Amino acid sequence: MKSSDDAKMAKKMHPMPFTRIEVVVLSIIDSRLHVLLAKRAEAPYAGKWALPGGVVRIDLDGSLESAAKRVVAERLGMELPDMEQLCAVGGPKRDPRAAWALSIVFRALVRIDKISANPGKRIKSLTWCPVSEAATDRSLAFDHADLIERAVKTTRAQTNAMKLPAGLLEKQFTLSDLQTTCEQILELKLDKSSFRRKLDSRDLVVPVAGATKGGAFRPAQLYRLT
Amino acid sequence: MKSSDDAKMAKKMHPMPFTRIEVVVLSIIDSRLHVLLAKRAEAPYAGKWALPGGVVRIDLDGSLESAAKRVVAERLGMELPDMEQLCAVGGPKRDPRAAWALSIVFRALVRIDKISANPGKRIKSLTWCPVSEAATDRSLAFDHADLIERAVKTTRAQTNAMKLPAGLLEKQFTLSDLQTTCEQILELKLDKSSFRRKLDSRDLVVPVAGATKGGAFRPAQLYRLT
DNA sequence: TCAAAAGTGTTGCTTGTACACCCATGT
DNA sequence: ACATGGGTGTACAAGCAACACTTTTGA
Repeated sequence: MKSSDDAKMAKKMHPMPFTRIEVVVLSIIDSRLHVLLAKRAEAPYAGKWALPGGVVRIDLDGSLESAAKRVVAERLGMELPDMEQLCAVGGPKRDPRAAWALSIVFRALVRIDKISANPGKRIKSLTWCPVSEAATDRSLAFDHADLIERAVKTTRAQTNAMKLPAGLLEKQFTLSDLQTTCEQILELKLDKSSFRRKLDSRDLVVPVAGATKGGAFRPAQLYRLT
Repeated sequence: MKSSDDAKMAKKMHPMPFTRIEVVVLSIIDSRLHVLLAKRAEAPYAGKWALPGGVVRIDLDGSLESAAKRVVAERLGMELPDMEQLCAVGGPKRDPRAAWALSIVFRALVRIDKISANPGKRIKSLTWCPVSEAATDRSLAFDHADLIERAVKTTRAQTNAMKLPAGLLEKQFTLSDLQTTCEQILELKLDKSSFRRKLDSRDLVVPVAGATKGGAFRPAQLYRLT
């Protein structure tokens, strides 16, 4: 028994955690940050709101990132680019289905007009909920309110550090669009002049040659991410 | 079959990833950042250097953090406080023992004179390796060189952001000690005056009343973390 | 009195904030 | 012309880096 198969034996003898992906999809609706919630079709927490998520499938997934992509496709019937891994949480009490549940949490930022989410497997319906409510809503399934809170906190920190929210922007955008988006994430007003100087001192955006956009006022220069 | 047991069935039918904890223990030796490596006693990679790690045990562990604590105790025969979760990586090719391996990576900072690591289960011997070598050493087992590189990068970013490396400090320390430690993590010289102004503008340390420490020169005020 | 390290001060530059002001456009 | 949002400039404050300087100790 003191063989090089110890590890393999250990693996076979020790049951592994019930391992899932959960996805925090954030978007801006009516000037406020919202999170996408799915109404669960099945127990546990049937009828309750939860983050869209699913089991890691070792027969299908090549990595955690591709597992997240597959889960989004199955649950929401769409693709989400730029998903970012936030953290992993695990413990014996997280999910009544399993003795021990592990979740790898991803976050995506996406424009509401670019998304075409439809309730997929095991999901009765979808809704967008303001993050301020979701993060404190004790009626959410599992520990998902905590996960949402962490995701929002991380997103705000990144925006403060001038990591631009690519998923919330059009391919081309005006600097005012960009600033407004950041302000809505942070829920605070930014100074136009400061914001722009930061942008170009760090070479975060480049003007798109000759392109502008009209209204009932002066047209704005369009930019894209570098 | 369209019952509330679908999820449970899915769980039973889908094998779960081989789920492990890996620990990047960093310390400063001879003024340079080193990482603790363990020589593997068994296949795969028998005789190769790897990060200390172990399987998540759902019968023993109450959380990922306590799993990390247990793994350190088993492999190194000691306790490590302040372990921080860095990331999770997973995929089918990471570990020949399993069809799909998932690792949750933790990092610890520890004073070399406070540590009493002894080779534990499945470990032949331990060594400290300069991080600059370890991060690029293609002979390390699994993808551990990558994990080390990520851990070091994160640690440097945190130090730059003035997150003090608690584990690398005595309970009481001089400001010069603290500065030297940060310099050794970052591998660059810092300005004394700037460093100190940052410390007290952010209230990161407090002087320990009346305590000082002698040498062949002027004694220094002792401080502790807030 | 000298070396060594502690600790403080000065100067100039960079960055951030607040706010004012001009510019281009459609109505 | 004027309202509207785009875009730029200025003035002040805060922060940081480099460097010089003073202080306190044991030898």
